[in-house]
Amino acid sequence: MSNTVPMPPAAIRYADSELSFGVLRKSIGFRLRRVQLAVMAEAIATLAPLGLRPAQFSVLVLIDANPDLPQSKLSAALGIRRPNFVAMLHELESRGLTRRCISSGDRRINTLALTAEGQRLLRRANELHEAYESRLNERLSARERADLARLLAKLE
Amino acid sequence: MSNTVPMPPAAIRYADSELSFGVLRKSIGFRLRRVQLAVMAEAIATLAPLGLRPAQFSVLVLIDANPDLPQSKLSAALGIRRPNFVAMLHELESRGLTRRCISSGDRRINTLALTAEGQRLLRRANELHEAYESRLNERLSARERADLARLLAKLE
DNA sequence: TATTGTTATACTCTATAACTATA
DNA sequence: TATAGTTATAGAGTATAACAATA
Repeated sequence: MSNTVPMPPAAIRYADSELSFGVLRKSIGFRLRRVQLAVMAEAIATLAPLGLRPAQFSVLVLIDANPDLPQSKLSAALGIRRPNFVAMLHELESRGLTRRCISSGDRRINTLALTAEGQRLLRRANELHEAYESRLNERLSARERADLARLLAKLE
Repeated sequence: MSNTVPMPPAAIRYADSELSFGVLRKSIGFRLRRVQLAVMAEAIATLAPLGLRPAQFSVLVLIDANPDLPQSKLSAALGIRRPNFVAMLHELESRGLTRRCISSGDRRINTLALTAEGQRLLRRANELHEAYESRLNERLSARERADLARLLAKLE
């Protein structure tokens, strides 16, 4: 009879390994989120020694790659709302990494640039970021890297 | 001479399309984040008609898939800190979707279950989620879907 | 009238310390 | 003493409305 074989206590039945994720197991959205969180945690740890968060790093990269970039173009490109971007820029500026200049053509526009110190910090951050990407890429072959980039582009 | 060909004003030079993402263009971490945000936005919109956010949906799925699951096992499985999970559960419970029962074996443990109404809502949510996943999968072939799942698993 | 940058503000998510009740 | 659930709280991140300066 079944009552001669008692269920083990819940705490033992549900060791982490034997838990079911149901329909989430095959969900692209769910898997994508889990991977992104794991990868992001590595990015945060990678840049932390420089006192940079990933979002700040991306701002420095885009300022460096696009001379005299208007502030609103940058925030739009990174999907940051204008009001939220003001505080971000203020922090970078107060650390002496970036500069805002009123555009000579249109006095409503702030164009952005890196200071010499901002350029130095970005060089160091680029080295850390390169090593971080290499660590991610080590888990994939060259072919897999290209495949992943292509597949991600199809979903975006 | 170069000064006979003046630069166009910044606002025109930096139309969104011609902006450079520098080293971020090939960054797996950066691309993964962008795609995840886009896909997550669709998930939020998909479940919104039921008043469910993706995180709440995942909680309902795991409670349904794991009978008498202890509360802390569930929060750990989803990467939600125990203190933050309390408020989440409280909201689901106040909406009559979930139930907490003190475990008979260990009175410190809350085991979780769906109410009849929680089961009904989950059925509807599963339909919406299925359609959402189908929309994502439409952008990929069967082969590409399998490849993506495999590549994401390698990065996690 | 429209746009850029800004302020103020609020809501969600996430993180930690410390309490309680049980074991 | 250790663990599960809880409370309180603080910090990011993100969202909108409204204002000043400029076009």
